[in-house]
Amino acid sequence: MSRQAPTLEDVAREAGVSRATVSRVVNGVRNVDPAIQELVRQAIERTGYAPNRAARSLVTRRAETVALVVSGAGDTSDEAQAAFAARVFADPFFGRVVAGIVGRLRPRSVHPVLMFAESAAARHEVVTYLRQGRADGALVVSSHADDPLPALLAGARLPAVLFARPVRPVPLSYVDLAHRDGGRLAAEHLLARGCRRPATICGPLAVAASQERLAGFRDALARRGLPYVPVAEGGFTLDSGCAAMTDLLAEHPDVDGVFAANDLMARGACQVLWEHGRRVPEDVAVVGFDDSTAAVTGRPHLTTVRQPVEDMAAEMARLLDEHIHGIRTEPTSIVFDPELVVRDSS
Amino acid sequence: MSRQAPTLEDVAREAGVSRATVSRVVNGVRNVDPAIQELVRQAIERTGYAPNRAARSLVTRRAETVALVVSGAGDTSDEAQAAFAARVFADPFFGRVVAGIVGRLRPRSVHPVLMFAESAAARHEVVTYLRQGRADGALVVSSHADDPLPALLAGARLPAVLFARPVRPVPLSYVDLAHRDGGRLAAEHLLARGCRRPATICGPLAVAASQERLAGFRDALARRGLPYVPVAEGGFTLDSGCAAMTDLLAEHPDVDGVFAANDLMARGACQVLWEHGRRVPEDVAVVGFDDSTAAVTGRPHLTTVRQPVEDMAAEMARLLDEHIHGIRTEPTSIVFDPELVVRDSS
DNA sequence: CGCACGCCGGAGAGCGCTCTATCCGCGCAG
DNA sequence: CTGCGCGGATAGAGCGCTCTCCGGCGTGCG
Repeated sequence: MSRQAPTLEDVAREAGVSRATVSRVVNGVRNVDPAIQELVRQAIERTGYAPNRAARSLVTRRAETVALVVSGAGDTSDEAQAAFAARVFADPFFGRVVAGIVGRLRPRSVHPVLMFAESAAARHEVVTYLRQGRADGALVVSSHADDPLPALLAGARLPAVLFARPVRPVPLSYVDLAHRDGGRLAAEHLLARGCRRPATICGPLAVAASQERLAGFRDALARRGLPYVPVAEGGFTLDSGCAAMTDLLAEHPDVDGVFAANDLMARGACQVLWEHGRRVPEDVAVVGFDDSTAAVTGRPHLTTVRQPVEDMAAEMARLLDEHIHGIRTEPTSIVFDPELVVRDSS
Repeated sequence: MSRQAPTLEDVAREAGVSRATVSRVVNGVRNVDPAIQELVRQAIERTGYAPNRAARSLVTRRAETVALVVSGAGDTSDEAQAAFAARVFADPFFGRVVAGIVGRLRPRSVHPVLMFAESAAARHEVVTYLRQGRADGALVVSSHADDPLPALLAGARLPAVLFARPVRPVPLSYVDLAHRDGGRLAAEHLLARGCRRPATICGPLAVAASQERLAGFRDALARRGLPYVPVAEGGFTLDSGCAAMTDLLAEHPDVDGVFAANDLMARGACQVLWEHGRRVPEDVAVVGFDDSTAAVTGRPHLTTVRQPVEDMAAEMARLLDEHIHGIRTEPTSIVFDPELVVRDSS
């Protein structure tokens, strides 16, 4: 920029008042004579004043920014990190998280700083970033169960909220879904539709959510006299869903219902089923999970167990806000209920 | 946090030197006696010092942060904004942009602030954000041709780099792809494979890139004696690709080659083709565009015109860096060349 | 009529850092 | 022995803002 940006001082001089008064009207604090308010407002307009945030942050000790951290486990190389970023966004799930967070943050004019933490160095950088006061807290979405970041954050007493309960207990708030109930919902729906030989494509068993969904599905089936359920493990991707369905079909050609642990895999299953001449839902009913965009992209539209990701993400933002402002001091957990959405695939 | 964070002063006292000396070793500047350097380093270690960024920014007049802005045109309502965010991330394209940017930014320890700007208010907020010094510049990805943000940014003389050339000239640097060459590549490949009745599913004609790809495709065909090419317009989504292919097939059942303006639509085309009993690539050859994850997710793997999005995004970051630091003052354009990637769909 | 109190604006002290100007001590030339 | 240059550390002046005091004035009540 060519000329210096105008400061409070400049505006004050222009309006013929003191710096403090201008600051007061800018921040809408205390009673300032309406006439003077107007005077100041005009001076701001004329000078084109924009308050310097660094200066404000310095005294308020607040960045008015939060970090949105996508973290993994292990210690990925630098090259693999770009791939990690691409992979994360390939899943429609993450877009919904962002949408939910942004939806809550934007009315407050705060914008998230995007950080990826899948190496020890990157995790350390997240902690440093927060300790430097560049962000007031962190919203953490882990892609792996044994992510070390939450413990790091808690250890440094930095405000943070997690998506999903961490495997080892950490004194941090989190939001989660009653995954087990979701699995149950899918099972009951399949049963109600008359399925007698249901199978399931579960998610990676290293992920707690996958285990829970599977357990809920099995439990409900067992309670209704179906002790054995064919299971194929997928990786939450379309291709893994295809592969799992192919295996399932090879071993159990008479399957008449499939519960996939996410919509992407359900899509894969539909494709494979179709290629093998099975009609969905007439011959085989398919139920997905998440109710992501994948559920209504392509045919048939999927019956699925809805996970209110946007609401959950918004709730994370709300919780973090409370922690940052000291309104809430104790870690809290908020568990959302899944909901069955019936469409064309079952 | 319970106790105050340690400051430079604290470290200086601990090390028995002055504040300035500590600052020098922290910033690795000028000659400091190695013995004292070590002393200071230990003091930093002991106190657990992390420099306050607000204070530093205040004097350096630099945030060491850039804004990553996804902008649209028009004036979307607040509710629609969350949907906008979700939609943006639904396209694998954007994940690659983020990956490319993060890949370049992270080695410098800078992390992007994510902003969406699809309403006048949101656009204004982006400008304010930068004017407040919260970010040093903006990386802008527009989803619409007539996005007003670039002009706003240029008008405020804020450093910014665009993805794709803006329709109306704006004195800002940008990176782009030779879309026309991409269309030509697809045409020549289809011709070389022996296609005699090629058709195309173009992108939204409101987007300059769509027009260019289409023009390149047509030109190449015309030059080889094929003046007429059936065209169906899609919206860069899977479903729109399905619809377009359905139309194309209805009017031109003898089509033997399809060029879709992105991979998602190519996928949709493959699906529809398959459902109509046409084999890909035996009966109909399909060529996509982008070489996104969609190209290798699902069968068949798509032949596609590669757009090096990650490299382009990294280049944006590099250009912005140069503008911010005054190394580069004049707007520059960098145009990348597309590349044909032959896989199974043709 | 005097006093206390409430309301509103101003003065000024920092917030934690960088960076310039300065100072100190030492070695060496005059 | 003095003066000078220079490497190396320090002192201190801000950067632009917030916020606590404080003072002045108007008002209501005793």
